[in-house]
Amino acid sequence: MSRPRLFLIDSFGYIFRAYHARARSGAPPMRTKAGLPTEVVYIFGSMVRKLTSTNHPEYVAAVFESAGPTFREQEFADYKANRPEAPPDLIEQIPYVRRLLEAMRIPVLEFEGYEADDVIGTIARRAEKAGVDVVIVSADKDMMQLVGGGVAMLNPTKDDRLFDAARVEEVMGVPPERVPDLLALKGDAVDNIPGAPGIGDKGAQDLIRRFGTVEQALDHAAEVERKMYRESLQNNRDLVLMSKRLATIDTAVPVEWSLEGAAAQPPDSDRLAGLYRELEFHSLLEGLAPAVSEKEKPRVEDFATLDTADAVSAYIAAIPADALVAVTFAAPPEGALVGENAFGIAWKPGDARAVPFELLPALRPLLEDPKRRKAAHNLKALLLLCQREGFEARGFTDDVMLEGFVVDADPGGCTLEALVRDRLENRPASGAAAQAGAILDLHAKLSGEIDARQVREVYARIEMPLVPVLARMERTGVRIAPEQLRKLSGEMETGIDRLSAEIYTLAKHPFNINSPQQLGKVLFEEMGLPAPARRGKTKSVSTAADVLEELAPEHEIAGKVLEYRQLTKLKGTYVDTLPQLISPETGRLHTSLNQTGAATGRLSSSNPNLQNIPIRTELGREIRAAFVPREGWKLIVADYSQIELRLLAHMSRDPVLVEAFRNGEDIHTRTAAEVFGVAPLIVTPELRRNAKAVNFGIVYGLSAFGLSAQLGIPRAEAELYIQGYFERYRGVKAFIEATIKQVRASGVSRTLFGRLRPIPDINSRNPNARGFAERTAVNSPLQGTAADLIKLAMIRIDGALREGGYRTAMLLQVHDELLFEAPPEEVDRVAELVKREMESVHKLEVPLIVDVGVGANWRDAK
DNA sequence: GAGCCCGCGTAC
DNA sequence: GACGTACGCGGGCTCG
Repeated sequence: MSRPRLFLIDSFGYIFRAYHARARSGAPPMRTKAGLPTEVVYIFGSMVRKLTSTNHPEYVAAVFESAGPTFREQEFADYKANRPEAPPDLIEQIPYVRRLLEAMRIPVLEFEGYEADDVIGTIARRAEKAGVDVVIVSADKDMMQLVGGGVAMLNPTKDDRLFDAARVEEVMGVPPERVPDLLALKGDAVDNIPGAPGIGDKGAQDLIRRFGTVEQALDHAAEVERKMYRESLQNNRDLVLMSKRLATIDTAVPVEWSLEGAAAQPPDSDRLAGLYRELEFHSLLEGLAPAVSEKEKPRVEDFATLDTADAVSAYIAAIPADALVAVTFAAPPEGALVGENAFGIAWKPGDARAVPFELLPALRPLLEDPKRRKAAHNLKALLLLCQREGFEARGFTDDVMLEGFVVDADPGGCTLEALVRDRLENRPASGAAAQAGAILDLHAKLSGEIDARQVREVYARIEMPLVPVLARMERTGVRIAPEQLRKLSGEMETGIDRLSAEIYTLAKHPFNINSPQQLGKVLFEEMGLPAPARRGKTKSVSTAADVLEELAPEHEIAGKVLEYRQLTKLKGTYVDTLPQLISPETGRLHTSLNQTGAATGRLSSSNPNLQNIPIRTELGREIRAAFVPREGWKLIVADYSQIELRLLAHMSRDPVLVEAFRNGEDIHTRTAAEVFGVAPLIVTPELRRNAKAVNFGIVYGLSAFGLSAQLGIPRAEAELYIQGYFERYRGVKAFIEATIKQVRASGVSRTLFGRLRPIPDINSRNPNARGFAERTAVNSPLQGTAADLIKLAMIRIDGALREGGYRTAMLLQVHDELLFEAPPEEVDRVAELVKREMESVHKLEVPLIVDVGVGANWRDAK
């Protein structure tokens, strides 16, 4: 028989979190008509209600913090000194939280002079002894020290998995009983536990795992290799010991408490209803039995839940065959717990239904039917969900997220929330059914906007057909060789340790090299090196790479910091991170390819970002070499050569540029020859490099300042280069001027396929803003057309591969490059197919050239 | 603890 | 401020 369970709720933790969640969200605070703030009561109440209704504990209590001084404050005057008074609109709500708990018949535990942590710790231990299993409901990691035996922890706002000792160790890196030791070293900013300066998360974990306790670590400090850690331990003995006392939860405070008082009871419905009415929680009022009058819930039948498979089937059967059906899969509304996910469907205004996730099989006939027109918001996510559930969704003709994106190219403006806010007067759309209704209404509006703004081609020919292609790429993922990266990681660690030691010696003391602030102080104040004029937004002195490069001849520390930066950057961002992101299901890395991530129409990649895998340095290429095909297969890389400059040639019709590309010349050499007035054969690498920077600059919206910074040359010299360029490339100059003029008149830029990007600042009186807008106006059509072209090519290649029954998979897109994985017998045919499709994707004034490479890894394929 | 900004550094 | 487009890291600050 399982033991009865006591749930102990760390109430203030959740009260503060609820307050901040709302305060930070920027949403208007939830208030009654009379102005009483209520969101904390609502969110906390929802959490507790869900907690008790899903877990049905035999015992439950809500622990509150007491007001008076506690032993920690006597021990350490600064303890929690960094917590100012709670804001008034939070304090105002606390009595209502108490009344809510009373109405729910959940006892409140509060003892003068004792903190909630210690009360929870004490009661947990007593209850455990009395034969009760304890679940501490808290988001505070300090509490993890209490886990073990009959005590577990749960944070229902995150997930509904219990923390047992094993999961604590997984999350914290040490077993529960070592959590105070861990905190004593790494410190805790919230509770102002000082910790050991210079020792962070990782260091604390390593030291505790090695020595067991802080006391042991202090006694054996001399054995610690890392100088920073060793000295910190040796110099801060008392501080660390006090930190441990502060971090240790007292499990034996003298409070009076009895288990019987916490026995779970049904709520007092009358009092609850009264309170809900007072706080104007109408939706919660509906959930109370007996049901309230119809008048108080005017639209409830419009957004009902279909809660049986038969009801779902019947509802679908009644939808006219030619109707457009909005479908959504909605996460729970804010403040609710996980596990409430549901589908929403809607086909006529004001009428929508929620379908619990478990009833997906009943929805499947609708989702799979290619003849039933459907719309979604973020279709790719829905396709992936259906794929995971084992079927392919068909018949989705519209995605309001993409509709929103092609209408104003604003990455932040096409979330469902933003679309509803901007186009549906911010009408509530929090539940699944309401979301489906919103999608339907949004589509009606956005479809008109698409025609009015003449972006139908981009939407229908490019963005919509790309969705299933991206879904397949994401699901396929890419293979990496984690053991190669782990080996690399070890070597880099050694290098980092060596470099930090050398840097500390040169600086004469340890400091955090990763902190530009501390580094600036060491270099420019303590060591007296010449400080750069450049300052950032915080007015601190820049320690950026170009500054350090200039400093390198001056002092060897600069070079070492640069090397340290390279190692820590690559290690932290790629070498150590990527292996952790390998999916346990597929053994591969699955990025998200975001279609609305970049205002120009480029894709973006996240979680992880696979569009910025290193290539420029030797070490970076080692990382690229860890991207490999499946066993026995090959990687194929196909990249457009100079696509943006070719587009510049096409759009400007500049005769020199067009001729160079038609003749297949090296474009940077030709530019050098033109600008510096020499024959191409005598262009030096140096001149070619400068010309390359000019060419890049043209595409980015050149300025003398930018070019001088890029090349490290005086502004006047950069000015001469630019002048020289525009004298030889008159067509480019005219194109730039005409483009800016046109954007000034229309307020938008356009790509070759009509993709639009509003550039409102083009007529700004602020010269900075206007300059920025002008550069954007020149760059966007080039970058955006390149994005259009490669997207079209992806759609065609995907179609050709599927039609031809190939096993080859498209894996990644990196702006001008596509990566494929092919079985050996397909490699040659696919390489040819891909090159042909990419080069012929659209006819231009100059040829499009694609370089194709094949290899056993991403580095060698390029 | 979590969110945000910043400085910085990868990519194209 | 300072040539375009992204994403993500660690530091540092912020909230209560």
